[in-house]
Amino acid sequence: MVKTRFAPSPTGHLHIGGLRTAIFNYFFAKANSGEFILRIEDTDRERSRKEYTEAILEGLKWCSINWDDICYQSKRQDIYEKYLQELFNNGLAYRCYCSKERLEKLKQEQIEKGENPHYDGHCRNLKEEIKDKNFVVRIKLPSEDIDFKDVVHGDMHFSYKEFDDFIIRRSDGSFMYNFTNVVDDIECGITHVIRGDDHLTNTAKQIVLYRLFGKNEPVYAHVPMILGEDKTRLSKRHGAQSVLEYRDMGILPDALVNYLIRLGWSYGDKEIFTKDELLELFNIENLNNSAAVFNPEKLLWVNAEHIKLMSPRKLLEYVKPFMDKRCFDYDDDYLARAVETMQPRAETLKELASGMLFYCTAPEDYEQKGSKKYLKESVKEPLIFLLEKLKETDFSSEDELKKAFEETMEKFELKMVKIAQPVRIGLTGRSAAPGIYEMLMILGKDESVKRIKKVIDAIPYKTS
RNA sequence: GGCCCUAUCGUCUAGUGGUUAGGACGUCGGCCUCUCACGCCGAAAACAGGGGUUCGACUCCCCUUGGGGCUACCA
Repeated sequence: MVKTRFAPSPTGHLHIGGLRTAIFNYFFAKANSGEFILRIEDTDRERSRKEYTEAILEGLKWCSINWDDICYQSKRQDIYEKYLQELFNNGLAYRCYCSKERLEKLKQEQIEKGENPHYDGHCRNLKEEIKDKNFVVRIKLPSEDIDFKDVVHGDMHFSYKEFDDFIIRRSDGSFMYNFTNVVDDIECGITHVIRGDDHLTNTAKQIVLYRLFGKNEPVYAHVPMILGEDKTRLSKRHGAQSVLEYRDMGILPDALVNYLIRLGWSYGDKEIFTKDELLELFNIENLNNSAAVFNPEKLLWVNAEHIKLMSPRKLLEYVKPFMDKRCFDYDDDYLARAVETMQPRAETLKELASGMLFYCTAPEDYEQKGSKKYLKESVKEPLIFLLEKLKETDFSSEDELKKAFEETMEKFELKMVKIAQPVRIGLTGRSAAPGIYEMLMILGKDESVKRIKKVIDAIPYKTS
């Protein structure tokens, strides 16, 4: 069975790069009826924070990236000790008592000589344990080159000379990333490791560990990284990084997932994917192999597409956090109808929420530009006529509203725009809004009449 | 510096030796129209450079250049 994992370290918020890795792992597992595990890599006691773990879980939950199981490395110390013991028993690891000062000096000397910094194996063959002296544990790096196959990059080759007897356990007793990562993947039976290609070098080191343990490594897929607009690594200065920031911006989780998965992966010409489609279609064969630039504009477009795709009722739930409190005086049926008229007109939930506010509260003032252009004395009489006509209808169908408009147009020989725009301004305060009939239908007769009356009063009489 | 990855329109990408190099975002036109959107139609826009291999290279190989990553008692 396919088993994947997402292994973030809680040293910061969940950012979009991390989320993308989680997405790849999640959809690959699920598309293959496998399991997806979440593993919090909190072995760095200095930098790991509980609040970050919570933020990561919150971000994943928001995107519906559901894990089948979760574990924390900080609670698995005994397992690591067990595996370490195995290494000791087989003479594959050793205690190193070298001071940081000696190591630093060694490094400097090597650099001066033009060599690449390497641990010199000073403690490698020490026979005796030294009591009461701090030590780290290093592995005995085998003198064998490391070859492996990566799903996206093909055959990989590293010379063992590139590495040294790297540390797997710190002097404070905690274990290091490459070690815990491998032990946990072995313990959990991870079959596929999908992660950023910034880990390519780590993978070589980790494969050394697999060999030391006599285990076969999983299938690797190193996905290209996401870059900022200037093609440098994504960071604070590229704007929003945290997944939760996108939520607060009014991005739909399905849209973020859709956008992110298409960055580095494609499925023919298809751009918009629902979660169900991804659950079925995602594969690692179509993974791309070069870094991609994050493009906020396309994200917005994808978001708009998902807004249009969603049922008004479901969308309403996502819009609610952005809605003005005055809207909560209305029931969901009413609000869902209002949302529906805004669906083709919003790129974000925030925009949608502000665009539908007029359904819940009458405009306090009228947009200046539109008023000047459309609220002219010449339409005052036609509007009064229209109002009377509207009063005679019961607002039960768009057709009868249309009839009232048509009669007005005919009688005064006016184009639709001449009367629709003043009405629109009266209804919403703006000159850009949903269709006139749908707005009237939703607002209802009483409210519509009230607002139209008010806008008629706002039109000045000619000073004749 | 060393090692590794990488290179098609501004951006995301399709392409696996023979294509008018396709799609999408964005941009610019137009249509639709009660406004704004949506939608529809159309345009401009790319194979980093140089060598090979081959009858033939965007596709394969090498070099250069550019970009990214790793090189911690971080993950």
